[in-house]
Amino acid sequence: MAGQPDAPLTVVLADDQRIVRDGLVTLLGLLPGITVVGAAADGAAALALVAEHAPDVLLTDLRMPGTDGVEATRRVRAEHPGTAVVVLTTYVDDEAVVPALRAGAAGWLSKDADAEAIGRALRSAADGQTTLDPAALSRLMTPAPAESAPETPPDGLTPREVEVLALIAEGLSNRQIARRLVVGEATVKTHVNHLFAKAGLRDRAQAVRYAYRHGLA
Amino acid sequence: MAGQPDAPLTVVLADDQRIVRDGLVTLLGLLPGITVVGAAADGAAALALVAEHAPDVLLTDLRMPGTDGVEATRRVRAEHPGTAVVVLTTYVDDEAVVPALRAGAAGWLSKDADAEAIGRALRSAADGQTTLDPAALSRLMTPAPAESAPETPPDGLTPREVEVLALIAEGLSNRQIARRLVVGEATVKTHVNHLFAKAGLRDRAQAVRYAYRHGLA
DNA sequence: CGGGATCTCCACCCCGGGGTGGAGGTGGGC
DNA sequence: GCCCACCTCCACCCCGGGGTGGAGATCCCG
Repeated sequence: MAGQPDAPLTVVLADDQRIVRDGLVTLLGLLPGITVVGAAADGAAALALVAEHAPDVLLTDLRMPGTDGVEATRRVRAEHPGTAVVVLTTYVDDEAVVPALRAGAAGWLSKDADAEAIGRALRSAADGQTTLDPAALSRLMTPAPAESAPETPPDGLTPREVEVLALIAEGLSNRQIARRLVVGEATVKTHVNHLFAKAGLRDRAQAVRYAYRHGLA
Repeated sequence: MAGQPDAPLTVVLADDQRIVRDGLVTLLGLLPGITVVGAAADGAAALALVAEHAPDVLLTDLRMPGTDGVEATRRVRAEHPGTAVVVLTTYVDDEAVVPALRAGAAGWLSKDADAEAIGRALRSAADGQTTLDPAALSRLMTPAPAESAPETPPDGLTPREVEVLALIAEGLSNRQIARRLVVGEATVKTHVNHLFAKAGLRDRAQAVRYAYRHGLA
């Protein structure tokens, strides 16, 4: 099962930056058992090279002109299941981590990584395992707090208004909220109107959305 | 930066099964640049060995008598930050994936993996990167559906109804949805009524809640 | 071919939600 | 003591949302 440490691993590169491309060709070529069989400057060219050489692994950047890295990953995995994909990116803590992995990437590394580490990731990817940069891993484990979730509503909502908002998010009507809080329905309507004005909401549907996005539900 | 391919990597093992332990000692010992400096049969013994040898990596099983793998991982990472932890388990698709990684594990591999793959994971872990078995990765990407979230709405919603529901969850009015979908407002109302009936919803607020809880927003 | 599911649209009714402009009571801070 | 923030409640208006009961057009499947 590919046990020989010198089993030649074929690799295609994709990166729109010339220096990165050339650097990788040189550095990876120095590693024993790794052969760079092609280098492309955009996603489309990478796909062509993969189709031509059927490499073990495609090592690709994310940001590229035309077909981007995620799309390229998806297509490679769909059309050439024998080729694994490893993403090498400048921005390690990118929101594209999850999409890329869903698209079938078997690795996410920083351009800060040394050639050895990249080589290991390539071998692991060809072997089925996935290698992740720590920042990418933490992205995976904290499923993206959307844009902001300071855990307290940013607008100047009073405690009572937050309480009412949470009940709205549970799908309760004004009457139900009134009973729950043991106040009059008119009072609830007042709170509702106030919090709508403060948070810039038009109706309860938007309020529920707002509550979920701010972690109040 | 640890560039020499033969930099000796010190490893402590922990596994309660004698054969696995002995097998690993032998197989890993054969790999160039890896030195097994100790092997323990339970978590407590592993901790003692880590304290004694300060190895680069602890390779541990999860199910062990006494201190289990997750707890051992947590304590190693807390008390010996210089020692990385890689989990090697029989049950790849285990619910402990997330806890283990949260506890600081830098790898999750199957006992089916070959020695080479394990060696690579050990090196990657010492280097800061995380190596995951595909099954473990998929665990990470589907963040435990809590109680239920089969990713497609369980009720018999038609594609169009799901679409409308998603737009409701964005806080749009019927009129806005109509324009967005390029249909009449009456049509939207029909879809809304149908999906409310199917999903057991009373109003849009509950619909937004429903959408969020089923991952449609 | 006939039937069922889906998408499209209409008219009509009703009520709850949202907006406005009040008012009284409490408490804390200046 | 005064003011302000907050919570409480009221009356009134209006509209959009939700419910009912249709109907025609496709499309696919048996």
